Amino acid sequence: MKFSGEYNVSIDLKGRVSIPASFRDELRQVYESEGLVVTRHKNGLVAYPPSRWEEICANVFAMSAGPKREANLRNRIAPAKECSFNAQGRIQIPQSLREHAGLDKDVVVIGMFEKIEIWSQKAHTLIAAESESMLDEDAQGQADLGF
Amino acid sequence: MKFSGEYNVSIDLKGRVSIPASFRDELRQVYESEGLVVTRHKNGLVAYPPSRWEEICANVFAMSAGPKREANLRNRIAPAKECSFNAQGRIQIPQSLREHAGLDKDVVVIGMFEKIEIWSQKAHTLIAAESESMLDEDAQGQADLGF
DNA sequence: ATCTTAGTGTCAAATAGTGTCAAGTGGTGT
DNA sequence: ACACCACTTGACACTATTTGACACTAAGAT
Repeated sequence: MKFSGEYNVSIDLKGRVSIPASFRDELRQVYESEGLVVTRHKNGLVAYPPSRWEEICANVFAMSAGPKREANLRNRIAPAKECSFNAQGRIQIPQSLREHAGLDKDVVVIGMFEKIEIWSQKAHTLIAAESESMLDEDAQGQADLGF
Repeated sequence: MKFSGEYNVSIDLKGRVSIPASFRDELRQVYESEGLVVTRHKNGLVAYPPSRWEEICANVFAMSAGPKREANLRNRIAPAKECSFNAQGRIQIPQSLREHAGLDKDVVVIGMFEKIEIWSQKAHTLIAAESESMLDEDAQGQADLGF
């Protein structure tokens, strides 16, 4: 089934984000996990099932030394935090990640197949509008894809 | 036969939209499906028979990595949700999609051959007026088409 | 040592979604 | 024009999910 769908959720006064029940079900059934690894991604956050995260880490570790490897370690691997669900299906997101993504009250959680994106509503509205105008400008391309 | 016709339908207090019986018949007979995949499309929504949706997804996945592929994933594929009919022929549309399309009470459902468009009445009135003036300005083109 | 701040666990209220019934509506054929 | 039928709509009860709140713990600051 994979993660999919877009959800508007809210963050509680201590910085916990509700993860939609459908994602939690998927995670439990397919990935046998009760948590997510959250890290930085553009102006927002991504969350991976722990088993997927292990693979990603392994790939990065296997890179040959150099600035690209450094950058991945610094900006993706290092800030990552494994967060587990509480009884209400919320995960506590570390302060530094919340700040990075500008999360305050309204948050958008998006299923992207093997990963889950987490944006502040503001940032998401922006990026979605950008994407939308890109698609609008290419009516032919969209038609070719079958849309 | 393909989907065709324009219908004014209403949305119930829990966000369910009635899909006209003729569309459901077509769907059952031609596509052997009891549901639709609904996603964002301009200021409204589109719905595809699941088998068509699979093809579209495959096309998008096959694109080479880049902003256009990203945009399609983010704005079309990720927010999509498969919705199945209840006993009254209604589909439950997820909140985020309802908000995107501004669906509240009065909704317009339009058969577009291989897909079905879903608009708020307000948005539909607007886009229809725009389209109309575009056609008006091109009397020759219309005549050439045989209209 | 005490105060403040961040994080945790949990409860209960609020909200959203599902299934189903029955009344309304509109179209069809006679 | 009427009766009939199929379809659409509004309503309600029920369940699941999400949210806000509060008390409590741990850690760091004064």
